[in-house]
Amino acid sequence: MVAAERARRRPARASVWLEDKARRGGAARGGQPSGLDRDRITAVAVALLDAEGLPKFSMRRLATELNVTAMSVYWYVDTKDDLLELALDAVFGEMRVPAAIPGDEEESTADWRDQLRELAVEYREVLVRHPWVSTLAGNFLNIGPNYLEFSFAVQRVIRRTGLPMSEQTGAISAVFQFVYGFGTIEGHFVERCAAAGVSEDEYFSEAMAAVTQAPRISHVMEGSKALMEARGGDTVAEMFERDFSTALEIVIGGIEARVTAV
Amino acid sequence: MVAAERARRRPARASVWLEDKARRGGAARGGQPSGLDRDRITAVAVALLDAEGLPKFSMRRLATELNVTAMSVYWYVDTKDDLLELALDAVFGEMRVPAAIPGDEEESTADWRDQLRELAVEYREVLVRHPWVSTLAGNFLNIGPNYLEFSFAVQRVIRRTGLPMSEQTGAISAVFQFVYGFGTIEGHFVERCAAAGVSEDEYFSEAMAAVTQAPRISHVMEGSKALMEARGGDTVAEMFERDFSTALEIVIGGIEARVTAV
DNA sequence: ACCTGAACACCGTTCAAGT
DNA sequence: ACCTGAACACCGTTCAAGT
Repeated sequence: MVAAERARRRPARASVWLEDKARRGGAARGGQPSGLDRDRITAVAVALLDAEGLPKFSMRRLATELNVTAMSVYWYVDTKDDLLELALDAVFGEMRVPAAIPGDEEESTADWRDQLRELAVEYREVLVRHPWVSTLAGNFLNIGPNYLEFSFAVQRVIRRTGLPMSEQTGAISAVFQFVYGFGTIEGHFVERCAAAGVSEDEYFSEAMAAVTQAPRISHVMEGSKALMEARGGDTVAEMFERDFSTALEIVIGGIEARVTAV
Repeated sequence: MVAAERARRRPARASVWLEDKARRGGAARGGQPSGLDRDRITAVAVALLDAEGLPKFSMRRLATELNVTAMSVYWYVDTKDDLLELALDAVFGEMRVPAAIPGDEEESTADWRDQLRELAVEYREVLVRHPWVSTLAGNFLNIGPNYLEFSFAVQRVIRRTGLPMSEQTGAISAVFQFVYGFGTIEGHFVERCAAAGVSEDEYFSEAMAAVTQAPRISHVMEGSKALMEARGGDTVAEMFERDFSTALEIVIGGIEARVTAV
């Protein structure tokens, strides 16, 4: 019965990166009448996602941007999801990660703490620059080349913390799931401000006013007033900065404490 | 120009919880011919989201489930997004959180570490039980009554860590953004297994095989083989459990270290 | 007060046909 | 090899109309 159900649906590859035909290579452009290739399609998709957001992104909208009929894109890409996966990995390529140095497990003399901070900042920045990334990263398998490169860089750094191997995957979660969650919130906040056409600080105070006045919410906001104020920072940007860095230092400190305790 | 652009779009409330008409109260059913009310609509929406997932959820699909025409639902709810926000907060209501004890800031004698663990586990379980929650929680404002109750419980616990107030919001991020990210991954994994109709362990080994054989990926997987094996646990469920608890203990340890350092 | 039907402006994707 | 047009089976939402 299960087999029958699986047979009924289409192949359902779990990711573009698994057994994908990859039609055109991608380097040379202009061979085709329309100058289309995977790289250009992906680049325009990224631009469109940045400009208009994931909910408004459609194959038809993309096609008009490419001066092409909606169905031309399907020559290069099997489904919309495949294309989104390509766009996702493309922006992961923006992250600058330290390359592996073969034979040098110590990876120069850099402190693992500093390297972890740098990787966390790179990841956060991608999530904030491209708010649609968090939704996609949460829904796809994330096995594109650029994300894998990042994730192996993370593994190399964690290896040098001194944590026992059995705890290394947990430590990776503690750092990067936090960054993922934080970047998700921050990215969507920035996106909403841009969509509303107001500054972050304006949007924040308007939102606070709305929440405080809402009948079902106001009575319960009293308790967190003191917390909001103590959070520090004059601007929303400073608030984000402060929260991000204290959280990151808490996690790094937690790893250190665990290492020295052993 | 910005003002004009804002005027052109519809009011665009940022959340159902802000100035929503809330048409029918919700308690008494049967007054209406079809027995419809917000609570029933929300409950059926949750059931449908659980059963078929967010991408397949539509107002028309929901309406047929309610034995009603597609447009009837719009009497009770302004937009699909509003309904999704209601469904989101409804399942946040599944979390059991310690109630505030007025006047008792110490909140009995319970250890803040234990209380933090409990809250983290509750949140994680919601994310895994309802994989659609993470997408929605990432995209909405999360100011429904149930989520607020949870988030105030979190604030009360963090207050008792001994951290300076300026660092408390950061600590909250460290714990719950991690849980959010972790629950997102875990929830989607569980969902994919169910959709494919195989056990978690079967799905995992199939996925590992696929990834290891993929031409563009295999060469780079060598490095993480040792890590995967050292991670421990015979089953996927044990792996998740192990990673979650070591990560959580790292963060809790990080908070402790920061408190005693002050 | 509550519900329906028809309609509008969209979707992703298939398929046969063009060059 | 690459691109198009028409078509299918859907969407969310508006609006005028019913009871």
